[in-house]
Amino acid sequence: MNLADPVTEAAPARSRAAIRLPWPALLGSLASDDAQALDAMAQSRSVAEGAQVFSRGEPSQHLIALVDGQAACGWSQPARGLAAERIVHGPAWLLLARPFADNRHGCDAVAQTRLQLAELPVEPLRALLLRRPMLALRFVDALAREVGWLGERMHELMHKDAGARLAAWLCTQLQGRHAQDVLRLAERKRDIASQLGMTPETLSRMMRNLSERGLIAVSGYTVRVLDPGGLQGLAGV
Amino acid sequence: MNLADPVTEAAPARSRAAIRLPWPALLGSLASDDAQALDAMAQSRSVAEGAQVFSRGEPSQHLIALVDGQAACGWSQPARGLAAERIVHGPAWLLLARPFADNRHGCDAVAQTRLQLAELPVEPLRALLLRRPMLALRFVDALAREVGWLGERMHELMHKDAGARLAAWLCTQLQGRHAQDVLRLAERKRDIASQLGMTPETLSRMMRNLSERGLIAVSGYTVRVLDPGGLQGLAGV
DNA sequence: CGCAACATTGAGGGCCCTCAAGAGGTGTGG
DNA sequence: CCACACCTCTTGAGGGCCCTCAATGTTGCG
Repeated sequence: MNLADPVTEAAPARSRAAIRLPWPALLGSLASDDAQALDAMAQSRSVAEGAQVFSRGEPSQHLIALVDGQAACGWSQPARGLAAERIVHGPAWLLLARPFADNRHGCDAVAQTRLQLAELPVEPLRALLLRRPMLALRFVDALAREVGWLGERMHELMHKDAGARLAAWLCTQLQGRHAQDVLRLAERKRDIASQLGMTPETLSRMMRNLSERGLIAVSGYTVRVLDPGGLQGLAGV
Repeated sequence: MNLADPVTEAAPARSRAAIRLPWPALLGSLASDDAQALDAMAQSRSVAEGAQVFSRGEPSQHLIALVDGQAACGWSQPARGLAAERIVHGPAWLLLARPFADNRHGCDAVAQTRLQLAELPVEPLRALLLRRPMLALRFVDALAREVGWLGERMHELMHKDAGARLAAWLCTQLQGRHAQDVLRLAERKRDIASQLGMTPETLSRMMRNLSERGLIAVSGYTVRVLDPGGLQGLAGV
């Protein structure tokens, strides 16, 4: 990939992707010709750390796959920074549903590290899906997973207090690491707090609370889970 | 439609749908052969008022379209009734994403009026979508709209206080009725409150608050919007 | 009428936000 | 090397929003 440097380049740099993109992580296992068709359509783009990926209200005509890096989605407010509602670690979809449903972005996205993106223009993609129904089903599944995840988070925001939300979040983080009880936080604590719908101060207090109860042991960005069952219990309410 | 009475019938009554189902409201405009294919696959089912439609943890193998009636989705807790996270008025999808993503229901659903349902078994539907890619695209769009709607609600829960959420809800209700300023609430106020993530008491106080500010005039289940602009302003924060 | 369900209103309190100050870490420049 | 700025996290104090509990008013129904 031969990409212009977006720090010095005003216009966003886009080019054909020469490499194979991580479709399995994005859409599940694909037939090789389906993957090739997507590869051929994808436009590669690089975004510098701290740069805006897209902004609320802008036209939204590309699906965006985050190939590598870490990005935050949320609403940036003047003099407040960006309130992250969602942190995305590549490889994952940074923007999946919005281009299908609406033609405007509904939130802001900022690069927290340097990003490698792959963008799929939605109209050509629609045409491709008409020719390749198996691929369309993969997008249906990916969207359905997104719906399930959002519904889960909404339920937690409505019915669980800050301690329970943190406990639940720690449990899901533990799911990823198989058979490990030590978590290394990949995001700033203020971003974790923001995702969980609380302030950094409250997150700090909740962490201390869980420590004092003997459920976890915190040291900087390392969290050691001492009592997974107890955490599950707290998260369950 | 000749349906058994689910009040006296233990097993859920299912039968082939003899009528044309309201696909335009569910999926947008469809080619007539696509609509016929869905009609042929749909199983009609009737649910009595107050009855459970499905329960958390049960296998979830059918998409469920609510043809007519009103249903509530949420978590029912013993001795507390069902905390409605979402009220669905037919015609609309009662269950769209879950069968694609997961094979278990993630919440409870209860009929608030007598319901007419149309159920689509997900595996045959998948096979149908492989043969009819235009139909698959319609499901992609429907799922994408659901994602957008959930994201919007999550944002409001995280960043808006109770008054702003109520104002925003009233504004969206006004969108439906075109050029009318009188709303007739179709749901119990406790269910409205529950959807908005607040208690009935708080909803009552917020209604009074908006009345005292001269933004709305409330009389029972009738709400007259006096100052749409003011409501928008309150909702916007 | 009596009963049941719902909505309203008030009192009290808890959760969590806001504001402010301090500690620790990191990069820059003198 | 240190001073300084800057960022983040932490901790405390105070207060506001909203939940909980309880009582009352209203509506619909047998």
